[in-house]
Amino acid sequence: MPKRGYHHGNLKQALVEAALKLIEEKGPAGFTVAEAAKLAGVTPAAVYRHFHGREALIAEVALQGHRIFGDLLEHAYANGKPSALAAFEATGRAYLAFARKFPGHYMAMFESGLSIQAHPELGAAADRSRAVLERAAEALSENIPADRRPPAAMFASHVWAMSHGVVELFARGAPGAQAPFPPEDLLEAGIGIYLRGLGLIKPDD
Amino acid sequence: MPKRGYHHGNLKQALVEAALKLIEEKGPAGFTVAEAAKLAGVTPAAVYRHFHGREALIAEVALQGHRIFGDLLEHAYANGKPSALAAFEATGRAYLAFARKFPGHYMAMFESGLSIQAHPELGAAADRSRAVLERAAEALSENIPADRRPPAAMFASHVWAMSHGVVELFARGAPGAQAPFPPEDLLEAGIGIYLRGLGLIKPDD
DNA sequence: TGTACATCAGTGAACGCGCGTTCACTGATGTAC
DNA sequence: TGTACATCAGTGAACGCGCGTTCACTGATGTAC
Repeated sequence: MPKRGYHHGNLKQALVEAALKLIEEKGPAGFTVAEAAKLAGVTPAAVYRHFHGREALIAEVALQGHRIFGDLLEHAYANGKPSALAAFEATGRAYLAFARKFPGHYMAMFESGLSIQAHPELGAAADRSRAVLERAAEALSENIPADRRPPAAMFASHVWAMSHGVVELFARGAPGAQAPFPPEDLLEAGIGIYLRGLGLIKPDD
Repeated sequence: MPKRGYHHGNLKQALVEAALKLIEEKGPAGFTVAEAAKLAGVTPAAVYRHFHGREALIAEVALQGHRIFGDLLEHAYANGKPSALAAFEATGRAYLAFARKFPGHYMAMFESGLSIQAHPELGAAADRSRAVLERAAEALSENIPADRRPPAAMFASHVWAMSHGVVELFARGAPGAQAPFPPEDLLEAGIGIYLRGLGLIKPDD
């Protein structure tokens, strides 16, 4: 608890964490600079020593989120190897795990409406995550007969889309009331069926 | 253009349409009562003759959206029959078509953070849409051997999730920069592969 | 080790703004006789 | 058909609030000699 009077020590990260907490609680739209500052035990003006403004703070949260997300996917992928199939499935699961474990980051990344143009670092960080997913898809696709092999980027997108959809629709208090199934099971089953459709899982397995 | 002086004529609906336009432009968070009133050519206070407040206006937009959405799904389903497969695929396509054609409604429904508890009519309207999807799934599932038939509600959820994910990630300016594929193609292919995985499309088709 | 000084990271007060909402009001419309 | 009156759907001014941001400032820290 190194709150040594006048100087905070590591205010920048403290503000990021305060923002994170607030975003979790009220969403990216409900988050305010003043509250984040208060939560970090500091005057609102102090925020401007470390960020250009409100949006820059949210962008930093999103950026850290993308980094964590990328790492998580990477580890999942690496641990899933050497089986391409297991590696691919692991990355799918990692998606949901991330959304669950880092809801604030997730919201800042996907629900804050940050413009990618205005924050190029974000785009770069997001590309990295996507690259992991695509690498996993690429490895998998070598098991598909070449003549009926869809582009790896395409089925990476499919898995990403289904994962995202499950998170948004069923893993939160969202619109469809409560989930009809545990989101993890739903996603697992969905990806399983999808992979069977690709001919990567035997029909009787 | 029945703008007859003092009395507006149909202000309620005019406000809904103004809200729609604003939500399309700046998202549900950027929408304000004052601007909607201005756009409808009316004083902010007039809004309160028709709605309890800001949230009630958004809720009305979302409600109308759910109705349109339900109708659209229903028509798609009916037109797709008698083939259960065609009907199911048609409802999937209708999802994306709705998101494209009614972006304001879509955002109000799925991205505004409206609490279902606070607006039970919304829950009911959403249930109706889901019911269509589940009916389509139910019909389809009769073609699957009973012993390996997943619950219809489950694969309705899968299709819903993938559709929603495609919309959020690839059909808007969203996080992953621009789409690697046209969203319609992406979704069509994704659902195709998924249905093959269910054994509903022959592997060589 | 001690002092002078530059730099840094905060404070505190203030700003202008636009928001959602309220209130007493008034002009327009519709109805009863 | 004409008048009196109730109801309705707007106005316009005002409110209190919290926001993001700025500014001149000051206390704390670190460095040079």
